[in-house]
Amino acid sequence: MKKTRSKPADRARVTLDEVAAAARVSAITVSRALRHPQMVSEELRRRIDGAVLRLGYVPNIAASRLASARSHAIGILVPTLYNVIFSEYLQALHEVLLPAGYQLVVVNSRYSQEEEEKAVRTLLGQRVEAMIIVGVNHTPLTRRMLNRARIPVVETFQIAHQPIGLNIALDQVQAGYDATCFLLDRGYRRIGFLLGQRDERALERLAGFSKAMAERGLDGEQLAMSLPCPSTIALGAQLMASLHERKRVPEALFCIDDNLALGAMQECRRLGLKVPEDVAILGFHDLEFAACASPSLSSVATRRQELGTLAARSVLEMLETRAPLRRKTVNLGYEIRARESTASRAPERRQAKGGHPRRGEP
Amino acid sequence: MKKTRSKPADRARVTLDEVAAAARVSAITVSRALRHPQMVSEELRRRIDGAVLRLGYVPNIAASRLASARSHAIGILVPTLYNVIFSEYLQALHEVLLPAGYQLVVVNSRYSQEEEEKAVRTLLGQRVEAMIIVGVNHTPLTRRMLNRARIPVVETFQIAHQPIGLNIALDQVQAGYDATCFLLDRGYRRIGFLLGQRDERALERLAGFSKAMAERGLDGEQLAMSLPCPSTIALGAQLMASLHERKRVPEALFCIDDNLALGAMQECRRLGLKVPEDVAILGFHDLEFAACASPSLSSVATRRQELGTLAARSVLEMLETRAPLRRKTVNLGYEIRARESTASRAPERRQAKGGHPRRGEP
DNA sequence: TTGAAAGCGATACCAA
DNA sequence: TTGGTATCGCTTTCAA
Repeated sequence: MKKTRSKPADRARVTLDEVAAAARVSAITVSRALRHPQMVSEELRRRIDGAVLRLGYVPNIAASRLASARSHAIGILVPTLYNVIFSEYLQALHEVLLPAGYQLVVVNSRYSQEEEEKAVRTLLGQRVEAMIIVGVNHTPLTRRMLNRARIPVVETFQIAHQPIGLNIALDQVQAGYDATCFLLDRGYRRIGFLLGQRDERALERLAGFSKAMAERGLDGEQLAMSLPCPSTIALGAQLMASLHERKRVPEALFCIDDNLALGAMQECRRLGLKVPEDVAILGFHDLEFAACASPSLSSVATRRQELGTLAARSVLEMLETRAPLRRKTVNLGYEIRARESTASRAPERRQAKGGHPRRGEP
Repeated sequence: MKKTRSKPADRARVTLDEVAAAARVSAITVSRALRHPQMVSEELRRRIDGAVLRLGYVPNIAASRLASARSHAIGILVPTLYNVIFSEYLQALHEVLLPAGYQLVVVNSRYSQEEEEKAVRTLLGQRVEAMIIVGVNHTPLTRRMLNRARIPVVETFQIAHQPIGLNIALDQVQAGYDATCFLLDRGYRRIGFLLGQRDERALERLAGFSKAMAERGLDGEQLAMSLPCPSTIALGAQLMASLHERKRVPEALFCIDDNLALGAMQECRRLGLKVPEDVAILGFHDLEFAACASPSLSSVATRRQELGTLAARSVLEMLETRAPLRRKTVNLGYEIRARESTASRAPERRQAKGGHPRRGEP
């Protein structure tokens, strides 16, 4: 055994060659025995398995990746791990991609395009075979790197005007617009908008809100209230308290997500404001607690899991067929779920379009 | 350029050699220019940087890892990504380890020791330089692999009786015990226990609960109620509803975490039960919404962030010094936060020990 | 400061 | 079915 470049931990690391020596076969046979057992005779397989166990052999993935030029890794980019939305989405990705033999490399861009750029560089350095990204706005360099990489790329959660590869999303602007119309239709006029950090998706929903308000001659921007924090129940309570202090409690509140909405509802109770009589509240995403809140929380249901499942399946397909995309964009839509927190204020003037189960068109 | 083993995507991949050729220097100089710029003259550095940009070079990490025998990766094992507790913890790990130049490889064991074993194998195959694991119960093979790997290992969240390496935790049994005593001291006798899946930490807290109840001659196990689901607000509501249906609503409820507690509180409101008059409710972890719930939720505050920060810092230290551990276990303790949801039932018989700010002893 | 040569540990290709 | 040998792309070692 030659050892020109011995490292301190050398003793601890067992290599394929050592296993091969112990089993009295060649290295390549050991490699095959581990990856395609049926290609190796039972006799040798037994000897090899024994040696592997005895020596405690663990294959070196770096070597394998280098030699095979395949990483079996898929890069996943999310803006934060601190939001259930993305946990559910990740879960779905896991469930499809792990059984297919891929490893996920999850990176958190912390809502920053610069961090995203660094992350993309790192992931490409790892030679990920595909990339699934939350969001559609990237730095020019990020776009260039992704285009150059010639790997399947899926952008999710927002409609991309210029998709890099495939785009699986819901129309956030339209959702914000429809949700606002839903409140307007129920007779609310002074409608506030609560949000935490102004990330891409929040801004799109806000744009939809402003558009709907503007169409009725109402000023939307004026009534938006935000703090640059993760949108949590506590933040919702805080924002509501702040509205109350400034005596600017509106007739209805459209919250950027159900966390803010629930926090706002809690604070209302504390302040002696009744929901929906004094303030109606509408959330977003229809998180698991919305239906069982008290009063139950109206919300816009989104399909995060399906989004993840579909993104993952598409990647697998693209990886297999290498065929050009049949379509660039898949619009998964959403659905407004009317519950107690937004009971109609005045007798309705128009039919509620069957509970507004509106879906973005595919 | 020889190409005995050409791969389809070959054209797309720029190598160090190609950059070197383009910059008219040797490969090793390019390598140095990228990793230790100050070791290369400014002239060459400029030429190299230009070539890198022009060719869109992205280093192949597998090759780098193989050649340097260093992965710069740290393995992180969590039971789920679906719980804020672990999101906060991960966030803390990120914040310490990324700036130190390490990459995190996060694997989700889904509360299964078998999946954990697979994950450990994968991580060791990636030659992670250290490992940070939630939990202390592993399969024998997992333990063996970890011991053999001769890398820093940190087990977190629970006290380990036989730590593999370092152990940073809070005493879950004691916390369950103390929390139960807190309720008993406030005059509650029929105390129920709500939990979701019976994972290691939940079972330890339950054990503490049972012990405290048994000491007063009360039967704890009898009053525990669980469903094998992630512990969410919705589950809390469901469990509470189920207690009510069976007419087994107790005087107080100790919930495995604040999610269940909040869900139970919501359901109480729906059922017309007053908190704390009809049922007192105590949560665990003191999540961000506990203090702003209405009524505010009593809880046992744990220090997840510090746990992560400390684990990460310890790993860095172990990686640097390679010195034997000065101590095997760090007990971070916890603190009971009494709020409205557990107001005293009867006039108190003993002093509440200053609000029970009890911390496990270090 | 720069470079030549020799691996790192696995797999692909081809031959036996 | 099994094995020999040439790589994969980068870094280490040593020398200039």
